[in-house]
Amino acid sequence: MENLPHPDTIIDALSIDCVIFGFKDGRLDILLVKHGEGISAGKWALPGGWITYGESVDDAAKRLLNSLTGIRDIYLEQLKAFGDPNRYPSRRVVTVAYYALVNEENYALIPGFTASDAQWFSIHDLPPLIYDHDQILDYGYRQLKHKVRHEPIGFNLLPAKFTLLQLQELYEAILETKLDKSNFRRKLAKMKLLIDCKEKQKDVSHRAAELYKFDKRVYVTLRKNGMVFGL
Amino acid sequence: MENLPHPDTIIDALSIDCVIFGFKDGRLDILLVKHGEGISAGKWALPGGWITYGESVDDAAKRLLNSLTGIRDIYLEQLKAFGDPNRYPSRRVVTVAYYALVNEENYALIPGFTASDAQWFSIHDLPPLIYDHDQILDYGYRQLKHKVRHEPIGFNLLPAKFTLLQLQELYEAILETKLDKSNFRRKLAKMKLLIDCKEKQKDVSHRAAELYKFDKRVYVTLRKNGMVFGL
DNA sequence: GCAAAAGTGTTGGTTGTACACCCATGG
DNA sequence: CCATGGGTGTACAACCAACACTTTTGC
Repeated sequence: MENLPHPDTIIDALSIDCVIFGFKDGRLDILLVKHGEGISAGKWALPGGWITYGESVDDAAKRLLNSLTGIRDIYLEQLKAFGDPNRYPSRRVVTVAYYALVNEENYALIPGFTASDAQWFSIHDLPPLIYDHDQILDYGYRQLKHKVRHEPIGFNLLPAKFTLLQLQELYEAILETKLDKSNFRRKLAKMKLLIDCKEKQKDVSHRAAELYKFDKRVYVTLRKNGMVFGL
Repeated sequence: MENLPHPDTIIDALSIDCVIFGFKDGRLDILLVKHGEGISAGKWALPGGWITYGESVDDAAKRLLNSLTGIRDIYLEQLKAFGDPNRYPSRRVVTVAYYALVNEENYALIPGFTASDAQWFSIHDLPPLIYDHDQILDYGYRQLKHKVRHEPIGFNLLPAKFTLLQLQELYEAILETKLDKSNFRRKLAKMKLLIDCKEKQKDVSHRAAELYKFDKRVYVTLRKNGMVFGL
């Protein structure tokens, strides 16, 4: 047997970066952290960091996101590895990017570990980012737009009970387009993805909308088998 | 400036593996190499190897595929990074997997570098593979099935001029299903992807079929914007 | 003429799209 | 009574799946 590195030691050529999308008040947001130390102290970046020898890459992504921002127990999906030899300034580092969708209201942001701050930013109004993080973010956003048309989303972005307009606004925010109300509803009705809660909105200054929730079984099936959400 | 590793030195925690799909006589194949040295000598594996400090991960994939099998100048797409801490036996190695589709007839396989052999295998009749290569291959095959329904394929898998039946058989081989001839043709006609070569098949013991080629512009557009190929 | 593949049509049901319309509620 | 969003209906075009049919060629 070789002399293995200690499980807590980091792999120096590999890192993680997370593109976390949030949704609130019809706006699509991105979660960024401000580096509190290291070569990028004071600058905004995607939450990320180093992988240790003892953990899987997927686990490292969850650990880092949690320790930097407080967000936990979410479904992180791998995006892509970015492997340009000059992407990191001082040495060779390949980064594995992840992405996820979360409902901002479900998490209090708690900056920690090497992050001095953690904030949501509108995707249309971002500060300058370190290294190639703008490219990673861009790639993630394109991926999200694509994903939205082939898999159901919203489970993690919306409150447990939501109105059809909220769901429509989510799609409109992601796809940067307007959708037809009636056709949007028909499409959803057809895939039987939603369950009517038999409960209405409260405290709104217009007719109260019916509340819906996702049918978890249908959701999982559609996610696995794929679907087509025309425009 | 730090003391950087020599550009030709390998990154020891990172590797590449390639899932190369080939098509011939209506059969979907996978390209494998037999390791000629190292801890897996004599065993079959996906073509892959180590990344150096001086090259991008994408470039490493191309270089390794070429030096192991002779295949060059193909479009390799990143599949995913596999990062389980125990996937590699003797130490911690994360691998970045790539995949590509090629026409077997366009390449003579030339085993080289650390490979003592390189062969096409039917995807339904594979030898045992090292490490987690069967999982990587599986993931790649699922990805291919998905891709086929949302992007045009065939450019690299078929001869420059081909018949509609050949194209249909390619789809049938990948999707493991039978398709309706007339409906298949109508679908293709609608997307204006094919150009009629005004030229017929020769030396066949049945009515000669018209030959077609891809319209490169439409092909690229469809690949970029996506499409839907219903069943 | 038969086998094998090429290639064309037909038909009915399903979707998608655009748009118009009525309903409920708070201010 | 009107602004705001909730919610429904219709009508035309496009599309899809299944299946039957005709054509061409070599043996």
